[in-house]
Amino acid sequence: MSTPRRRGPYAKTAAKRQMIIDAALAAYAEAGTRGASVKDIAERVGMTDAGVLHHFGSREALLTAVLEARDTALEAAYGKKEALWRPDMIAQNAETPGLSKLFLDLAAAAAEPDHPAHGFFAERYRMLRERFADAIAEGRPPGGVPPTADPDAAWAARVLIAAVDGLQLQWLLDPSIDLTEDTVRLRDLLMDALEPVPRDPAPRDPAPEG
Amino acid sequence: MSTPRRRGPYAKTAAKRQMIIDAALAAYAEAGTRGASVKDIAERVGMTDAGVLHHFGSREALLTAVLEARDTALEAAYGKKEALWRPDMIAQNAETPGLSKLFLDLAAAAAEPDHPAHGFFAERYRMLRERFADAIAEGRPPGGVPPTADPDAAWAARVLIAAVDGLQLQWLLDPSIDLTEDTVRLRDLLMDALEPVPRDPAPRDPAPEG
DNA sequence: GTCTATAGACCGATAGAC
DNA sequence: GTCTATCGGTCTATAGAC
Repeated sequence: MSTPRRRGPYAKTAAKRQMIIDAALAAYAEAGTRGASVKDIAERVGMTDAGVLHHFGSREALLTAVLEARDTALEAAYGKKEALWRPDMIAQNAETPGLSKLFLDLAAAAAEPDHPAHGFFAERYRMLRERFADAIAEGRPPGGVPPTADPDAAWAARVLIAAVDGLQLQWLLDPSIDLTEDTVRLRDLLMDALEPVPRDPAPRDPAPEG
Repeated sequence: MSTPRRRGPYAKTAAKRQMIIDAALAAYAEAGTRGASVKDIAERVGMTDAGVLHHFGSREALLTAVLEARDTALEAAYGKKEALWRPDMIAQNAETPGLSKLFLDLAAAAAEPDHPAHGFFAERYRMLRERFADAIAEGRPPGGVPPTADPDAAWAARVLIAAVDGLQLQWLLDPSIDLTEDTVRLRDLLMDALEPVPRDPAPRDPAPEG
């Protein structure tokens, strides 16, 4: 999966970028936003703050890269469709120490229309809603035929994604909450509600494409 | 409602505090976090930043006061139980221009355990969950007998509150989402799910305490 | 290409004068 | 109660060393 050495400078740069990304997440996990200034992150990899900014341009761009790297790693490990759907993935994504906090901070900031990460988050949620809606419309996790434009499934997708985010906030404020259990229960309720009588064979109607 | 003049200095201070609170919300609504520095807010009321901080101690305390004032005003206008329950209240609270953004920013920051507003938010959510759980357990909005410690109602309360918060984030990123409609639909689904067969008289079993 | 050193702008917070 | 002045800290931009 990893390509430790390619053409000279590139490999070095990519490795350094990854080191900085890891350091940023570690800083966030250990000390939160205030302990994750560019200077703090730079010290973890033995550089100056200006050196770090040479690779990412700005603090916000660096933090966005952390989230992008996380999404990419999850998709590579579990597949694009399943990565954000399975209960253990929901938990892993949420309970990685600093990640929930970083996500929440950055999402709040990016809600501003002219924030540099606004596009990243808007697109991420658009894509998430699409994938969730497809999976919900099919009635089961893995993907097959996309019955897009199902308004009920679209609603369920919005609500389920929203609940995952909101529960993360409550969990950060009160860690006694069981994030995964609450989420899975809602997912199951939504899927049942959208398929009221799935186990009724229904004698063949003259359906098109039947 | 208002007490324009009490004992000399007090009334003046309270009025000034309210002016600053209003200015802070207006600044947030018009220009977001970056346009709501202490200095920006101070200029709106014809003061310097130090003058504003004299009244609130810190920027975070000022912003927390904005949210507290909002909660207090809603409760005074609609009653404690109903204020956070009625669909139009959900919408009003969420769609007041800068309020959603301010709430999200501050909640994200306050998720840090040592943040000055951490206690305020932790307590606010504890109280919200309690009220929602009571209302859900009763099966209808206004309050009566609190059948507390109903784990199903507690779960529904967590999930509904989480969805409201998460939908606000999605709405900020994509204003085409109908916050109120999505929320009410989930509320109704949850209440139906927790009262599976409410209209079944069920001939009296020898239930304990029955 | 990679990184350091330096300097500027802004912010929140504090101390002391009026 | 409010202002001026100032401090420490953060992000950003630029010049230049390696």
